[in-house]
Amino acid sequence: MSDLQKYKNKRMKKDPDFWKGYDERFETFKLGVLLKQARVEAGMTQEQIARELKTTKSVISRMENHATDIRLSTLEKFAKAVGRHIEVALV
Amino acid sequence: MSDLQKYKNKRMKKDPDFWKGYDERFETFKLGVLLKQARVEAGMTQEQIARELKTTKSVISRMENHATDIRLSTLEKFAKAVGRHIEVALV
DNA sequence: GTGCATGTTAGCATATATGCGAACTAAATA
DNA sequence: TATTTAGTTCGCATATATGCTAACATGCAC
Repeated sequence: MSDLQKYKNKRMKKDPDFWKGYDERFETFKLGVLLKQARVEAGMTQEQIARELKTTKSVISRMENHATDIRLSTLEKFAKAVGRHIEVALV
Repeated sequence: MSDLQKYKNKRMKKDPDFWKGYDERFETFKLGVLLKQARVEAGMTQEQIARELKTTKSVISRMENHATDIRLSTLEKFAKAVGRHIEVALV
């Protein structure tokens, strides 16, 4: 089962109405899942990431869960913290 | 000569000190050039893009030139206006 | 049971992208 | 010359991401 599927199952359980507007919000949540996945693969906690970004763990949690939008600079900082970098393409 | 090189030459002429902090800002300017390139390739003016994004041409100009940062949602809207979509990857 | 680590969420403050109008270049055109 | 079109730049207003603290949840160890 994919990480995204796992996330959906968990979220569905906690908040059954959550996926009503699924399609519109899919992309942003997909990004949050991507971030979490990258962090876990790097073997880091939210607090460790937060330290790198000079912020707090609550901010990281929000990025991975609630965030509806995000700046490129923030994304890039996060990527650096997990030892990666972002690539943006207009396809 | 690449579009980025053309941009550098033009900018250098107008504002010789501009490239002092080149390295730090390179990525953002590269994005601006990318946006302009996508727009021109779509055969659209800044004003046409602006109409699609429900904003004004000055905003588009700033995105292509001055913008130091940008939101993913804004980037996505721009991409849609030129008939494309964005792809973000953590590499 | 009691801590301890990790993660989530809410409320509010702050920083900054975005929205907008107006004045300005520069080039093309008649 | 004057006009038009595309683009730039400037303040300033507004919207929203981000920063931060505190409280709560959860699992895991002891």
